[in-house]
Amino acid sequence: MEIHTDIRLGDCKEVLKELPDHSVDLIFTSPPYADQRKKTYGGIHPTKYVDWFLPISEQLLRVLKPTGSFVLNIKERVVNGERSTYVLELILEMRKQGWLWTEEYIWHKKNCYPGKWPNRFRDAWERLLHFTKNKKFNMYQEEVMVPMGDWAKSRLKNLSDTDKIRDESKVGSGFGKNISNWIGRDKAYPTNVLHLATECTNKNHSAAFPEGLPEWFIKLFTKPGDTVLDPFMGSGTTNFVAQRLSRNSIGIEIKQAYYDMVKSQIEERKHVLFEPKEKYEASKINGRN
Amino acid sequence: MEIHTDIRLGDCKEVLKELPDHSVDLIFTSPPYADQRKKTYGGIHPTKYVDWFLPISEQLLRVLKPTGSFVLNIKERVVNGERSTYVLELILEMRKQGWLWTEEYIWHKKNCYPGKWPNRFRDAWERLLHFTKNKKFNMYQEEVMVPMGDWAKSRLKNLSDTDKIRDESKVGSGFGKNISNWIGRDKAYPTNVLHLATECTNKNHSAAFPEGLPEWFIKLFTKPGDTVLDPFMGSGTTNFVAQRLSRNSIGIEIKQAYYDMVKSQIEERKHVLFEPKEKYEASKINGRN
DNA sequence: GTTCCGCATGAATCGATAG
DNA sequence: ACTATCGATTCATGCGGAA
Repeated sequence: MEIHTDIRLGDCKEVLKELPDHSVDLIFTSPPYADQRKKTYGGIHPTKYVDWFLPISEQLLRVLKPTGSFVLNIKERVVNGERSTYVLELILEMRKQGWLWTEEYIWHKKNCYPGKWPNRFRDAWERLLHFTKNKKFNMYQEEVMVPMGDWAKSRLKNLSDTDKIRDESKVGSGFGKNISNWIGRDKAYPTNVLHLATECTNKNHSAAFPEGLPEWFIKLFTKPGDTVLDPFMGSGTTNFVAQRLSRNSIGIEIKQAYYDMVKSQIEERKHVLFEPKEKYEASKINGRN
Repeated sequence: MEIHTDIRLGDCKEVLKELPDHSVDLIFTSPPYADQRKKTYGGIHPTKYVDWFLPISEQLLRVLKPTGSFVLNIKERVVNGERSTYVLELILEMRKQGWLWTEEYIWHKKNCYPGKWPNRFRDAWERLLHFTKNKKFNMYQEEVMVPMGDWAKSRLKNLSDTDKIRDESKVGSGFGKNISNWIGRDKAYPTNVLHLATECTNKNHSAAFPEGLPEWFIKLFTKPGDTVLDPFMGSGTTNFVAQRLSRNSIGIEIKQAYYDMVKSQIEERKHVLFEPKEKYEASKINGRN
């Protein structure tokens, strides 16, 4: 399968207009968070955040396929000792735009930033807002199943005892649990709480998320050959993972330096992918409990 | 120290008016979720939820001390395949009322409800919204530091390879990769993600949260002799924990049956508290990663 | 006295059927 | 068309009883 990784330079609000309607299966991105200090990367003032984002989400709504998903990694900052409300307002406004707020996944960061404050603890979680265009959309749940808990393991071990008998008796009565569904199963479906560590290796980008994060959603909402879009590419994590998982991808980045860096690395990896793939084994992610 | 547990029967919207201004140090409650428990409370329609709650939160704002905290356990439910937005709207409206949305803690439920659906996974988390009246408020962080129990100490003594490698295989173990960080430390500050199981033992109340939940916040935001309020008492978990931790408490309940049940049990426990307290050792809560 | 195993059940959600 | 009810699905936990 020929996989295309399309990296573009520019403001996504404008670059997105180049993309055709209904051409993307998954949008996974972590936009610049709101910040009072404008020095940092892409800092947008909290009070302007919603107005800044809505024209972009409007384009995203256009390019996404009807069966596609938009996963937005975001967390509101603390301003004057209080959580900002721009994320809440953004959800409400995006619904008016036509988005469905289908679910909110939680990324529980195992190793969050250290620090101590008198009025709060360390922030160990971020939101992964799942928006769709329709109530029905593509979701490949089996791709992200996780090992089952101890209870089921021990139960499956002794499946030959009472469960077997009950299975037979079930034929006539129609009562009892459908044990046959469990036979041979050692995996369970995850929950909407993801549990993985932040990336220690800084990729010269202030907001790099671990590869496990886009990997989980790419597996869940796309199949090989589909197209993934990250309008705030940054260090290109989403695109690298998409490439590794044989998904086409588009990355848009406004900073020349990041654009150049990702552009060159994408070319490198394209060659490596013709070699044995063992080294690219998926990083572990624990999406359960 | 003489501790009073004041259980009142009635609609909290009205009963709260009997309480004096600035008389409560912590409000911890879990109101009926929208349209969730018709049989028990009559159920509030999602579209009416904010209007129903605001008169109550206005009273809560009045009775809370300037240094106090209000912790609201809530989670929006799915309606027509989409998450309801009433919690978001409630936060925005409560801020207009004068509340500060200081923080949002996450309760990560270890054992969430089972089930399988084509468009979502099991919901394994709930919100614990932390509101205050001022930027400065009472917070006793040391009281909820995660201690190194004997179990953990013995475990650290012989760090096996599996412990060093262990990352996510064991559910809720509380020990991740960085187990070496624990060596030489007695305690660690938790994060804003709480990690405990729902109570399986039926307390004749359909929405009982585990004791560890109010316990954590009572320890964090009050000291012995302070006053805790639960305007939606239900089975009285908040009040029982407050009593056990030597905090005064007020519980308001609209249903006669729950009121009677809690009333009698509070009396029973009052006597028992004069006996040795070993049996009341705090249930464990894992507030760190 | 431990450990192990069986069992009920929980702030759920979807889709089909019925009124 | 819109609401109400019901069956099917699914798994971690804690208890009690057994080994």
